Amino acid sequence: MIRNTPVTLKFLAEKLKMSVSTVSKALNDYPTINAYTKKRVQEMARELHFTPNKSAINLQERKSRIIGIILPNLLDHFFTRSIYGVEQFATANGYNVIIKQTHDELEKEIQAADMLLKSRVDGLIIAISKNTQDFAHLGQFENLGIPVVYYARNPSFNLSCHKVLGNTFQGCYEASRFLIQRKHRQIAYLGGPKMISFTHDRFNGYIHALRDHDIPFNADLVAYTDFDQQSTIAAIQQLFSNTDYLPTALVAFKESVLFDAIKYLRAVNYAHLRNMEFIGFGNHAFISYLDIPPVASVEEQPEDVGENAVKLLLQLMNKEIDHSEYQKIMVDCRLVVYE
Amino acid sequence: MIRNTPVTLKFLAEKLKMSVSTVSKALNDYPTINAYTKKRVQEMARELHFTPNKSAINLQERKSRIIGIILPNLLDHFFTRSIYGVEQFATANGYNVIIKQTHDELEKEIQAADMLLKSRVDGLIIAISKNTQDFAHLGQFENLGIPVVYYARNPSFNLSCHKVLGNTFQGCYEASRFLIQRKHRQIAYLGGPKMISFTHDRFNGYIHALRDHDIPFNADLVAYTDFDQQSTIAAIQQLFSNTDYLPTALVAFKESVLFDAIKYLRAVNYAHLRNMEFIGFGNHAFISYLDIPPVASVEEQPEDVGENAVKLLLQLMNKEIDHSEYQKIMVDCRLVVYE
DNA sequence: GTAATTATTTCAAACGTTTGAAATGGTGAT
DNA sequence: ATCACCATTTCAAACGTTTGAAATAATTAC
Repeated sequence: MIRNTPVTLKFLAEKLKMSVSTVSKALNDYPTINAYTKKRVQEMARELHFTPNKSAINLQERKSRIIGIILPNLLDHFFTRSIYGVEQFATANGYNVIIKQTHDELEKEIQAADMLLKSRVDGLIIAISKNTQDFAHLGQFENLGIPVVYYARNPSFNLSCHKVLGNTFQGCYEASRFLIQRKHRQIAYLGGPKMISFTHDRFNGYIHALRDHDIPFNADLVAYTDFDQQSTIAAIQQLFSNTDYLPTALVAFKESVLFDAIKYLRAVNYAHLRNMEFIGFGNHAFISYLDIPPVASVEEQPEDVGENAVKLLLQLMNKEIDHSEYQKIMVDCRLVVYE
Repeated sequence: MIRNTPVTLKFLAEKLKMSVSTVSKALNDYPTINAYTKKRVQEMARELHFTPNKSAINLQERKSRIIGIILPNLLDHFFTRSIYGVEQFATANGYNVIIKQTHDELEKEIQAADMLLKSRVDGLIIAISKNTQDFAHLGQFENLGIPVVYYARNPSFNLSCHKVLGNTFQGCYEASRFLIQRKHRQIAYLGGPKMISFTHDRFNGYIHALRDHDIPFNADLVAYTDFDQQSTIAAIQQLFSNTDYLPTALVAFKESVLFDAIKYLRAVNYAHLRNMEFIGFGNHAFISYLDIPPVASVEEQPEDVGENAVKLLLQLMNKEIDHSEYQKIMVDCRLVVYE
């Protein structure tokens, strides 16, 4: 049976023979409403399955109770896991989340931003796409007083903004130190695209770990990939080109890259591969299925990153933090050692 | 600069010295509005970055333009990919999507359903959690005339409902036939939990393929796992217990299960493993990194499943299909052969 | 030049809620 | 009996749209 008349405050008011405002106030537990009245109203509301109309409330309160989140894609484990934290924390605070994927295309990012703006989200969390240099489409939000939190990816140049990022320097430092403590002296660093700021942060973590343990830096042990298989192979070839100074260990920017590296080495130099040790970023669930697994992984705790982004956003939305006091939150990584 | 007075129809109307309704109708391209007036209004709207207030429209239209989707989790590749289809198609039709995860807990499913009901979603897409037997929390939607589409997971008993499912019978038939055509005669079937209807559908696909190719069925070649590593190992041990009738090929319910199987066999019987051929469901990106990869995979086309679910939901919402004409849409699988 | 017709604009109510101000009813003090 | 003072309830406007009906302006017909 489909009910034809929706259960609204008005409907309840008629049933109870009182005014709409009394019903509203009773349900919102106003102190001026008589206790007995409240009880009657609340019982009737429960009985008739009254559900307040969000659109009406939102209109009245000039809010949408929706948080928008824009990210490159949902196939990448980091983002998927971060969504979990976002979802969880937002839900706990009465907010819904609308997710938009950009596939790292600026065009789609702009489109997504426009759509979320139209949806009048109360706040925006965004992991910018690889080639976002211009921030006009995000400036619109600020103009309307809608707070924006940048997360996961650091806007390249020094944009004044609120950020929640993984402490990728610390993560890479720990990974490198771990390999050093396992007596490696030729540790290679396989970085990501140079445009991404994390590439440099991680490189710095690597460098600092070497320096703190008096290991000379060797530029031959550093190479960069653009994530795709081809450029990863090229980088690995480069790292292994100096045969009398072969790396015995490798820190990779990302596990997907590390997997490609292992795959390539398995094919061309299995013997050496067996004696190497690897660490990547991601703590991917499938690591345990590799025949030659990494010794450890930098767990980036994406759920925490997501949760912190929402937490900050809520504070901004509730004006607990002033809009102009730009926040930068770093979520530490955790080194996970296998076996 | 933060604008204090929001740009509303009223604001535009005052600027243009005309009534609110003229502005509204001009923007909505009513035929009764003068062409020149329309132009003036539209220009002004663009200039002032007018964005219609969704809450107001939704209130007026008694709609939310939100589709809710409830699913077990976002870590499973199938669901993540299906979301992509959902997102895409919903966005293209002007709908936003709110995602809720249940982690296969009925409790959380109920909670999610309640929250979406409160959000007044216009429709619901759900992949029920493993142990959902009671559908009262979903019945609420039907009572309010909000269409529900069940997807990805088939409600166990014969609930009258709209469904969009992968054609898992066909997928498993093709996988089995493929192995048969590669001259295998001892093909094992590793099924999922018996509670899941797909387990039986896939089994039937397997059986039919055997039958159609005159291969005798051997019950020793069938085992079931509960997805966790332990029970997968137990199942594999069972399949390999009859040493004079060892399987030469294996069809696994799911690639995550297949990976566990390969891992175990790599440890205990590497020699035999090398000569075996495997197929699982999922076409997981990680497959190419395995030292002993499956020969093929059943690609379930999750994006299509998601898209079809939204498509059906939209038809129900627009009353293009009567609510009581229960639809069952099967999305065919595609066998992906590697190398 | 007036009436009839058509084109265009405006009015006003509605969607379902919130909330400060005003109204009502009752109690106790004088 | 009158007044002041609470406690409680109701009024009425507002949030920003949409839309059928009514009003007005412009055009055509005669």
